[in-house]
Amino acid sequence: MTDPSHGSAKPHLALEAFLPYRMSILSNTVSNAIARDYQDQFGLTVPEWRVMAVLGRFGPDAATGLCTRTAMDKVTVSRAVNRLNKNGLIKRNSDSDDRRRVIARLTRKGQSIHDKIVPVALAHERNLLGALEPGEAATLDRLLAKLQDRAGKPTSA
Amino acid sequence: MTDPSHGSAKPHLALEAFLPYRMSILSNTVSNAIARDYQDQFGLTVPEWRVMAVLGRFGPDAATGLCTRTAMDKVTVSRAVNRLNKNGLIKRNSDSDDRRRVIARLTRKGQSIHDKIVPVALAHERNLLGALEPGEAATLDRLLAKLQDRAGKPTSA
DNA sequence: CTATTTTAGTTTCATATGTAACTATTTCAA
DNA sequence: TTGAAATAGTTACATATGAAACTAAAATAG
Repeated sequence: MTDPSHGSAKPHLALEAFLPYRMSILSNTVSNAIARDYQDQFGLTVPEWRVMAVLGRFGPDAATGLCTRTAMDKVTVSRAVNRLNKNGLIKRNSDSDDRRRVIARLTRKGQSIHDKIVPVALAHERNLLGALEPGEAATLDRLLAKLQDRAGKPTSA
Repeated sequence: MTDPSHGSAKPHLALEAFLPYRMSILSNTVSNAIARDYQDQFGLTVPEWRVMAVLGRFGPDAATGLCTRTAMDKVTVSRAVNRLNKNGLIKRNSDSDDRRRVIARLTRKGQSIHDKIVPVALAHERNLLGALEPGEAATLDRLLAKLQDRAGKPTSA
């Protein structure tokens, strides 16, 4: 009984057991570990890498699509795209059907870097999932999906 | 089979299924929802609230302890502590045993705000866990612990 | 058609963040 | 002792971030 709150004298929050906090720590630990790899080697930021991953997976796309698929702010995407372009990892073409749109696609150089990072990222994921028993990964998958679904909605409660 | 990578032609990463990415999205969604509450009402940043939560749970503490318990950078903690102090939510006393140390403690005002935020934070957590079946929360707990344990260690693999 | 509204993307601004350098104090070894 | 090394915390700098304002183009109402 290290928890001084029983009896409800003063309410407090056991940060170390608080789910949102634990998810935040875990997520940051993992993300930083992966990010270090591609930052050190290729000078990419997290948003830049995410944009590249989406382009590598779904092919050329406009900023709006990149926003949706990366779940990042449009300002963040805009800057990532600009910097990738400046560094020659992507090429930008304005869409002839809608000249507001700017379609980004990986250049050969960008694709090559992408192809080097993907296995490293997947190795990180595999390493992480290696901590779980065979069935647990699927369970985690299901739980995360449920939580994400709930988290999207207003707190109602 | 929407995954074009089979046959291992071009490697790619299904961002939407990539564990580190999903954890990041989920964590941010949840954190932002909670943060909005105490930012709007009390003008607190995330680091500030974390410091307050630790002080509320464990009592007065020096910056080093706050770093450990919040898992935040010492610069981040230093700034949070300074701003909380300036706004009268905590008081700082230098430790007479070790004059490098600065012990922070909640003021009455700080404690009062803390006590208002805790129930809101816990309600968020309850709402989130409400998405899971009875036993699943415990499972999640266990899986997160395993993952965090693994994530702490170098990628080895 | 023309005027209004909407949408795509960029720029501005104010704030947040981490690394590295720094100050002050304490610890430890010789 | 006392001088080197370690530790607590702050400051400086460079970069990152998002909200809001903005520009340009397309969609839509009248």
